Amino acid sequence: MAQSDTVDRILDAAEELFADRGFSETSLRMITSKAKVNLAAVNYHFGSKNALIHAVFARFLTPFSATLENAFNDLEERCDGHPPTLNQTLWALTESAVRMPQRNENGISIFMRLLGLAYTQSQGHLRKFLEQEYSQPFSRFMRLLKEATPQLSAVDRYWRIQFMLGATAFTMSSSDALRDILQNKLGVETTVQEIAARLVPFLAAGMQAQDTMLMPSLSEAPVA
Amino acid sequence: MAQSDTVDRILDAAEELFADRGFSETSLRMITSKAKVNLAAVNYHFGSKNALIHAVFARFLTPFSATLENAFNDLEERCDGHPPTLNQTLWALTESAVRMPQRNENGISIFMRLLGLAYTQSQGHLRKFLEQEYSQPFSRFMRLLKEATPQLSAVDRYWRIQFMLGATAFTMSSSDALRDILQNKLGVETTVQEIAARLVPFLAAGMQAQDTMLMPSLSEAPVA
DNA sequence: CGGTGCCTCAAACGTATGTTTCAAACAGAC
DNA sequence: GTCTGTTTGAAACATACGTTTGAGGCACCG
Repeated sequence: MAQSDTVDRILDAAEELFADRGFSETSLRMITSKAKVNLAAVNYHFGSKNALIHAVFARFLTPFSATLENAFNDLEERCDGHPPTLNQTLWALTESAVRMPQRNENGISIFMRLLGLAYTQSQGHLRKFLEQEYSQPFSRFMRLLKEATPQLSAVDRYWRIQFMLGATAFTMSSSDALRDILQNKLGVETTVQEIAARLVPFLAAGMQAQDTMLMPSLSEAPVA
Repeated sequence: MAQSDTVDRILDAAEELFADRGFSETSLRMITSKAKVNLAAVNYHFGSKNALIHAVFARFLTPFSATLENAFNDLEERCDGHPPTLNQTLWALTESAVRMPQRNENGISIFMRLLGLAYTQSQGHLRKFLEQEYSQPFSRFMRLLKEATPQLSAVDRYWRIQFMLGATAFTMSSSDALRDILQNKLGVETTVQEIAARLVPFLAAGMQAQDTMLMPSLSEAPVA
């Protein structure tokens, strides 16, 4: 076989199992037996379980962040001078994710699940790894968001970005299960692309909502 | 001391540790040593670690779902006949959560984190438990959402509800960390109530976004 | 053919986990 | 005080985990 088929088989199996069950809940023995590989191979090729987790992310994120940089370059070039709109920025990100070359038909959805888990599970080492390896495209995205929403205060913008991240990471992190439910309840098939097409308008509308609207005062309502 | 102080001390410690670190990452030994209680007490009083997790949720969710039912009753009564608006429905939920009697100052935020984790971590037993114990208020909330957004197709509404859940669960599930970051970066203090006050308009706007807007065709754009 | 580097394998190591055990301490009733 | 049922305590149990070990295989080069 190719020069290290084992490495890829481990990465494939790990990616899928991590996405299904989380990091702590996935043991090396599950991974190696799914990959049909010896247990010791993980520590031989990657050094540790944490390093394997990093490798799973790097395999996707490194080409993705390159694609994303290009998309942002194109976008800013097309807009020469004035800042891209919120919709343009969100679509640049979405398209970059959706059109990444994929190893299999569920590539994006699996990876979205992993990104959601990375944010949610406490895994300190992972957050540190992602921050120091991929801070550049992330900061650039944040800058574009800021320029696209000059009407928001810094605090409002901060929280709305968190809400966007949440809606995205959460939806994608359980999108297989959600798709199944949808298919059972409504008999509709849904692709990741279609979910993204529904998500982006939702995010854009939320991001641009009028300032804190009619909010019933918490203090004067009767206690239950 | 009271008739089983041990039980409450275990629940308090477990609640906090689970929220901080997740379920699998929190061992019974951490819980019992934080609660200053013997290790065997957990299995004596609760039967198993999973049952302890259920008890942590039940302690909050049972009174909360009663409060929520009352809030929905009040709301529908006030609206006699016509369905409550989206904003009213979201606020009824938010207020019920925010004004629940709390054991300590971080009560809600801790519990929101737990709910987020419940959805995110795979923990099949937990999802099953929550579904069969608290399906009634959940279904009612879904019905209210449906009546408040008659303009949406069933599929659109389904996905937008997922986006709302995601933004909420995700934000709340890391809200302490986010609050810390915000304080460091912008020097602003934020309470759960204030986060909710920012979240609801975001959700309402996203929920009522105009139908799928200008979406650059995925097929004609240049490949990166 | 002999040797050198890379890789695989089965087995074991040490540690941490959830759970069980059983004796001791305790509280309340008679 | 003595008995009874409930709760606590220290210790052990079995199991699963991540990691390490060292012998063996296999390909390549001289």
